[in-house]
Amino acid sequence: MLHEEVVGRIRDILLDGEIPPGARIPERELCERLEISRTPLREALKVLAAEGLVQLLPHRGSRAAKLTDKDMRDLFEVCQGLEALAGELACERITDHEIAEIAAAHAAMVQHYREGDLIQYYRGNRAIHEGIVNAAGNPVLTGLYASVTARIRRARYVTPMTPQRWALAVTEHEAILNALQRRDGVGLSHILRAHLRHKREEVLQAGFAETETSEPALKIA
Amino acid sequence: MLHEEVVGRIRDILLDGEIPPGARIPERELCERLEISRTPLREALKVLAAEGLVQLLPHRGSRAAKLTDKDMRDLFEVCQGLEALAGELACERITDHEIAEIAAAHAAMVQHYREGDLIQYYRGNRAIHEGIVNAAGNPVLTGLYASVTARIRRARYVTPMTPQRWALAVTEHEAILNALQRRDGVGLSHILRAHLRHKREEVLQAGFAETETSEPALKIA
DNA sequence: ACTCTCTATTTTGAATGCAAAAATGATCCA
DNA sequence: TGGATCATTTTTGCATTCAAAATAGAGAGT
Repeated sequence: MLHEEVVGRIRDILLDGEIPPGARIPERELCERLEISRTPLREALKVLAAEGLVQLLPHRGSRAAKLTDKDMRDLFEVCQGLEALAGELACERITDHEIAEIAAAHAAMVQHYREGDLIQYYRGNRAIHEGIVNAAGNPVLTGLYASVTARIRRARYVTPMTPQRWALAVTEHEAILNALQRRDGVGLSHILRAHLRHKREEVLQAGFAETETSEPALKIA
Repeated sequence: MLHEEVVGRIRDILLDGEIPPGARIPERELCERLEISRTPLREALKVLAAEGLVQLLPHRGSRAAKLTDKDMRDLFEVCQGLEALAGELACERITDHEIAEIAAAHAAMVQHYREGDLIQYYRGNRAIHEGIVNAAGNPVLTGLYASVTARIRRARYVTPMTPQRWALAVTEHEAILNALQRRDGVGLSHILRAHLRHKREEVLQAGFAETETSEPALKIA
């Protein structure tokens, strides 16, 4: 089995929330499940630790990284910065074809919004933002963005999507698309920052689904 | 020996240019030198591959990542974005003490500049930028910045530092410090972008020291 | 009954061993 | 002499094994 595959599969397990944040990662169990030995598993865990998804405790095993409110704030801040950068770069380089694709994703997303399909809406939302990042034509940026968004998604926060918020988000997305079509880098950068700031406010206000560690609470004296 | 230590030591070896970009990483040799077995070494290599410093070729070993001009451009773009973000955040959060430290680093750097000490000048330069990033108080940002700058430094480009360029860089640093003291986030962000753009132009114009792979050239048919 | 300590078990971290793939080079043929 | 093919050696990737550390548990002492 390829090393990369193991990393990918464990990453998925973590992103799916199958192992909740803070919970211990059962080495032996995962080995059996993936039908590999501990060597490649441990290699994968080290890589994921470098990515920030796993926390290694010397001689005490590895845990799914636990994200504090501060961590989430930090991640959103960086995400915001990366998207703003991507927006500026994308305006310089994006092709008409790529714009059309993003426009299509936007249209699909609006449709899902009208139908009230939250899951599909999120998917479309993600497609738009990833489209912009890809259009920046900078693989380094793409990689960092993927890493940061993965960690954010990991938190599996539940945003109470009020109609007002949906409407705001859709409006902002329209503005984003508009700026892209006008190739207005600075304008897009500002919109993206505002957009993400709104999203961050939602998230932090709601708090994110603090999935319990699958362990007994600490005995406090 | 701690796993982290191995990663750090190999990273240093790579950053020192001891293994030139594109060159094969001699597994056996490194094992002997670090007095470890292949297991922790390979773990470290996988981590460094995730960081982008090492390139893994299935069944063909690992090589020190080779950076193309495009890679360098991409890295500089992202570095620029991260610094701009850091500057904005730093203006909101930086303490007088931190400003004083950066001011001290700046003063020291100017002194080295006057003395023509390039090495120390670079060191001071780095201290200033790292100071700003740290002042942003965002560990996620700090981590990504460290990773990106490490890869850039890895390239060991040789910039022909003309007096004009030095003067420009020093002037820009003064402006940076000034904006920080005024807590002018937007202004600082712009200065940092311009500053890095200048630096990037130098680098790309000069080309970077394309250290030869320590291998015979490919036999071309 | 509670806690402390000492031992046994489990788990982690690293070394070694083994099979498969690639690189090397030696031989054979045109 | 040049090139191709096959055997040998080396290297890679993973499994297994082993020592050390941590955890859990039993027993003794207060």
